[in-house]
Amino acid sequence: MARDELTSAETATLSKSQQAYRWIKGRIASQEFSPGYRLVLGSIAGELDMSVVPVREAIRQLEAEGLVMFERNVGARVSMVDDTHYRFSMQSLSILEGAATALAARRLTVDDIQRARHINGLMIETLEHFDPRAFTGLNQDFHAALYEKCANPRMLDLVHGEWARLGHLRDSTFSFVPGRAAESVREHENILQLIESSAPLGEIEKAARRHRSATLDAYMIHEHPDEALGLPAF
Amino acid sequence: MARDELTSAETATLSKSQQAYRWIKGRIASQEFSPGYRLVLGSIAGELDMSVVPVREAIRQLEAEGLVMFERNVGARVSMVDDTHYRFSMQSLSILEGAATALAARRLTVDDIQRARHINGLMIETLEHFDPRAFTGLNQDFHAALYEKCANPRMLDLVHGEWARLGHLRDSTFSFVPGRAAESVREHENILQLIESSAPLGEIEKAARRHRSATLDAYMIHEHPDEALGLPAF
DNA sequence: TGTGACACGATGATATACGATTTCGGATAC
DNA sequence: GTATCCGAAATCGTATATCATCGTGTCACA
Repeated sequence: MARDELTSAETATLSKSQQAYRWIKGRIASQEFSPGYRLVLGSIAGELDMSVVPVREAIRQLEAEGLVMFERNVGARVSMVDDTHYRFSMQSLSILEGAATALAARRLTVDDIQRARHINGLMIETLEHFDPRAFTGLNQDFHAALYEKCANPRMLDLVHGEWARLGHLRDSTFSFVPGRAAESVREHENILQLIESSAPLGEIEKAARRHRSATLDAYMIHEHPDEALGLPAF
Repeated sequence: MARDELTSAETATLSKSQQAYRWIKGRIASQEFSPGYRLVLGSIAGELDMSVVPVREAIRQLEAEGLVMFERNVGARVSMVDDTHYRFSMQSLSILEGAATALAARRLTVDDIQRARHINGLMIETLEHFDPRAFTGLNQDFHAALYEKCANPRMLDLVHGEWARLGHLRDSTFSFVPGRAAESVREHENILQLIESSAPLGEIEKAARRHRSATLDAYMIHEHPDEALGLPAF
């Protein structure tokens, strides 16, 4: 999907700010810069062989996305993405994605449905020799296929933003709760059938939302059984 | 709510980037910088008596919020906020705010409800000598009172962000469709009663969402009767 | 021995300067 | 008369330098 590596060809056309942006983002994604890590302008600038100015700008961009926290006259550090943030983002995503899916439902062609079902088929196959990372990737593809035609581009932006927010953490969702995967693909098929049968948009939205919050619930029960009911359900 | 003016006292403690940020934002809000306006770094820097660097940073911040568009080696211009954007943002807000209100409902105290009802009372009073601007301000206060205790801070951020996005345009909503105001305050009371009676969260969410999308619908019918059904309802 | 203040080092914030890119206008050729 | 090409001006992108601020260690004093 997202290429975080730089080829020399791209380097020529990309502004240094963006080079720095991708470089830092890559480091964060690969856990090289773990949460709480202190991002020092000078060091990064030296590492990338550029001035501090582009680095600074890159960091402010990352700040806007919520990946790093910034404190005046102190500097930036990688955001603490503790479970709390993960939960809140997942719940937000359930709401956004549910709505986006409903807003896209009536615009999906039979081809779109078929493609989504194909992806879900791939997911079922991987259930044998389970690879959490690949499964999560396919999962995203599946849902993207459903909401990408959302009639409201702003909603789409919000969904994408929330996915990006979860980016450096989402790889692991299904590795925590392997049992959830099988249930997940069944719910996918259910959502597809709702869309095909032109079910009320409210139903589609509810199904899509519950599908994601069920993943969150499974995660919570698995990881934090004592506070699994911290977030109200709908 | 949001103070866009700078007092000299604040000027001392605010970083220049943030001064520039507020200044530009204020100009955009007050329509002094109308959509399409070319934001020239040097000119703004000269105007504010600072270097271009803080101005640049401010503009990038505004870009992240979607208020300005940026093109490499060309510069920034104020985003075109045509009706389309307004509609999409309003619909997104209806979804976000509806969910946030539901997520806050169980946490509201009787005091909170009373305060909200008080605000709604003020709105009813202003119906006599109708002032669209004041009414819209109270409207925001009312809803903020309901969703501000949202259990999910991320949702709150998203709601605030969407409000900000509508900022420079929202003043006019109710001036377009004065008739909508009376209906609006009735719906407010309805929402309050749902919360008081501990209605199912789904009901509360639906009511809050429909309340806002009804405002959007009224606006659409009034302004663009020919394409009023462009956005699917829920 | 503990606590406070002061000073020094590290880092971010801003200013100035220069180089790169784009845009726009005019001149020339067809 | 129109299209194209070239050049100058404007503006952005980046580097270097200086100033302001914060964190921390140390020293003096209670």
